[in-house]
Order: sequence, then C-alpha cells, then structure tokens
Amino acid sequence: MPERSPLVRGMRDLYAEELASIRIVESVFGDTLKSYGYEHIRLPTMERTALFSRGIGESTDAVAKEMFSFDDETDSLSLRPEGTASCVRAVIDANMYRGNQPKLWYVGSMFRHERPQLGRYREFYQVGAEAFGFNGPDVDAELIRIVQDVWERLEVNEEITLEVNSLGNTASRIRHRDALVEYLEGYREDLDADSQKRLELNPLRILDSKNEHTQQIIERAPNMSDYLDDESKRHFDEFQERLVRFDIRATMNPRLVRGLDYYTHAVFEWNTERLGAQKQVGGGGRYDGLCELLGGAPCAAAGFAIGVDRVALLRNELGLSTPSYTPDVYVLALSDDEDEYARQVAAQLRTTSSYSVRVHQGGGKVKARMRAADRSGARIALIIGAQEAASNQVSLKWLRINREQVTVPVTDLPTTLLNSN
RNA sequence: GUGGAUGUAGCUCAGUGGUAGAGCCCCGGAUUGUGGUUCCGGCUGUCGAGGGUUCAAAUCCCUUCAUCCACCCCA
Repeated sequence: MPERSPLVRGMRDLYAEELASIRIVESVFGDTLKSYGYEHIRLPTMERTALFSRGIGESTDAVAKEMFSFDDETDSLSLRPEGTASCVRAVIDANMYRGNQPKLWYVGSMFRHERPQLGRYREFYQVGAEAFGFNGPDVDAELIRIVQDVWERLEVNEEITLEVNSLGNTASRIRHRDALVEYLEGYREDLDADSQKRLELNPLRILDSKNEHTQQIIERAPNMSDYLDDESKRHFDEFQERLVRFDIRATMNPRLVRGLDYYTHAVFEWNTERLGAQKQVGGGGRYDGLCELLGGAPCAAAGFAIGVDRVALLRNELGLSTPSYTPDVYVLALSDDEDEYARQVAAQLRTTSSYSVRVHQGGGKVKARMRAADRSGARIALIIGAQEAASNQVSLKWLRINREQVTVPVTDLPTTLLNSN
C-alpha cells in the first residue's frame, strides 16, 4: 500500500459540528461588524517578513520565535501571525485614509509555530476589526461595545471578562519604560531568566510575568498610570467614561501590556476561565504610531482581534455547540425503478423552494433506503414507490415528529412543505 | 522551545511477554411499500511509525511522529 501522508503538526481538518461552531462565531462577528458599518476586507495570507518584524516588533515572541518564514527569490516571506500589520499595509497601499476614515474587518487563518494544545494551533482563525483616522476614545469604546454585542449574541458573555489599561502616548511610554528599567536593574539577579532577557529587549513585558518571585518584584515597580501625561490621562479617562455609558463592565489591570509592540493608549483583553491555560479569547487597543512606522502618513488607529477557535471551543464547553449541516428533505424511491422519478421530484423541489434536498443514491432495499433517510438528519422524507410514480404523487413522512404520513400530488409539494413547519 | 501523560476497530476503551478483545457504530435477517425500539446473526485492525531484545512483543528497550496537560506564548 502507498504510504499515507500524515497531517502536519498543529493543522486541523475542520468539519461537522466543529466547523459549524466556528462558522457561527465568524458569521455573528461579520453580521455585527456590518451592522456597525464596518467593511469587509480580505487580506493575503503571506506578506514580506519585514512587514511583521517592523510592524509587530522584532522582539515579540510572535515574530522572533513563532513565524513560518522562508526565502523566496528576492525576499523573506512569512505566513501572517496576525492581521493588523497586513490591514495597515493595505490601507496605506490604497491610500484609503486620505480624506476618509475607513473601518474594516477581516477573518482568516493566522499561523504561529508554537507547540499545539487545545485552543492553540499552528493554523488558527481570527476575526479582527480596525478603524483608521479616529483620535478619540469613542472609537475604542465602540470597538469594545461591538465585541460585547457579539458575546451576548453568542451567549458567552457570562464567561468572558474584560481587562483594560492605558499604555499612554509614546512620550509617556518611554518615560515609564526608563523608570521601569532603572527599578528592575536593581533586582536583575532576582529576576527569572526570561525576564532578565526582556530587560534589554522588551522590559514592559516583564510586567506580564507569571513567575511568582518576579511578580513580587513587580508589585512595587513604577506604575504606568503615574507616568501618563495630561493628554494620555484625558484619553484614558474619557475611554473609561464611555465604557460606563456603553454599559461595559471592565477591570482595570495596570500590568496589562499586550504582546505586540504597536499599542498606545487604551489596550484591552478578553479572557475566560473555561479553557484551561488558553485564557485569552481576544485583545486589542489603539496603535496611533503604526501607520507611520509602516511608511504611511501618520494616522490614528484602533482595533481588536478575536480567537475564533477559542470562542467556538468556549461555546462547546457551555453546551452551545451548533448542529452540523443537515439537509431539510430526503427524497427516496423504494426501488431502482422509481429512482429517476425521485431525482426529478428533487430537482423540481430545489427550484420551487429554498430547501436543501438530498436524493437517495446507491440503491439498496427499502430498509436501507429508509435508514439512509433517517441518518441524513433530514426532517422530512419524500417516499416514492410504484403507486406514487404512476400517479405523479409523493408520500411525505415526517422523520422527527409524530405526524401521520400523507400522500400528495407533486404540484402541491411546496405548499404542503410550507405548511408543515 | 521546556517538562510530563497518552496513542489498540469508525467511536469509547480493556488487554503489562504466549492465538488481538468488549461495548457502541456498521451490515444482514426476523419485517421483500417505511427509518429511529427489540431479538438473532455477521463484518471490522499496518496495536501511531521505524528499529532493537527475545523461541515469542500491543506488552520490554531505543528512535520518531501526533495528540493532550502544565510551562512558555498569545487569539
């Protein structure tokens, strides 16, 4: 026998309930974003590696350790580890924000070379939204309100908590960073190995450390909120006021820093306790400097990204799993002689109704045909024997409810079905 | 990337050196124009892969792949 080709690590075939769950999450996001006036954008899966190293940050784990990169003829290319950098690039390329304030959303696979676990895959799905050209925190708060709408529609809002923080503008960030490094230098030897490395590369991330000893040191570290200048403070105060007005419950977490470098001002994360170690279901914030950093004109911007797989898993965890696709109607002949007539009935029904109609194929005895109808999941079986075929009729049988079978002329089928719900 | 657990039929799993099993599923019959219940019968396997030890390996050893858990990271 020829050798089988095994699935690549961290990749999945998605089908049945699992896919149905994912599609529900994606479509609710899509519908909700559309209702807020966001426009759909489809972005490429591959970009130049430089876009991510510049945009996301050379020292972030996502870029430094987790990208699928390879050399093409002239450039290093990478599978996208997230969507924001591509979206910003697209906006710059098309000059979308010249005299305009684009609001965009996207959905698609992202790739990170991590050790897989439940809720963590090498190819995973994100929905994201980005708004360009808005300075005020009203957009930031609206982004959160959009996501909150989605949580409610997906019935997961009780299981998801929101944390917020402000990183301030660039000037504030630098002042805080300097103070933080100075403080942490005093404890350099006491920090865990990872944190020691980050002291040079990305000191803010040390605030995020789960190491207990490091956490003790962080307890007394300089707080970002003490370094915010007036502009940053005003921005964040207004942001929080909006959240209250938008009926959003959020917890202030002064140590929330986000893993990607481009954030400024308001940042936020959605977490759940229901998925083990994979707590985070989404995150976002403002990134006013990114457009300029990627070679575009300066442009205020804010956005979020949601882990679709994790939200779908959460729904399953809560018993909200979505039934996979099933046909509405199963048309079966009782013997090969009526198969052609059955096919015609099915074809006709597809054009006169919006039902999904499956017709029996593969022959078999009556018992096998009926069993196939049952197993298809269809609500209704249309049974065609010699009598029906001879008189242009079909027998309609409800497979899921207790109701008497009826025999009707084919021409009456659409109305009979309509009245049968 | 680090540490650990697991991998046997389509599914859930038992089997710890001596002929590969159970339940569910599936197929057939009872019931040749009616599925889902019941009864009877039947099929189903590279024991994740490769190598080694042994008269003999699903079982012991090595390597490798995958999944899961924690770390890490993030969505």
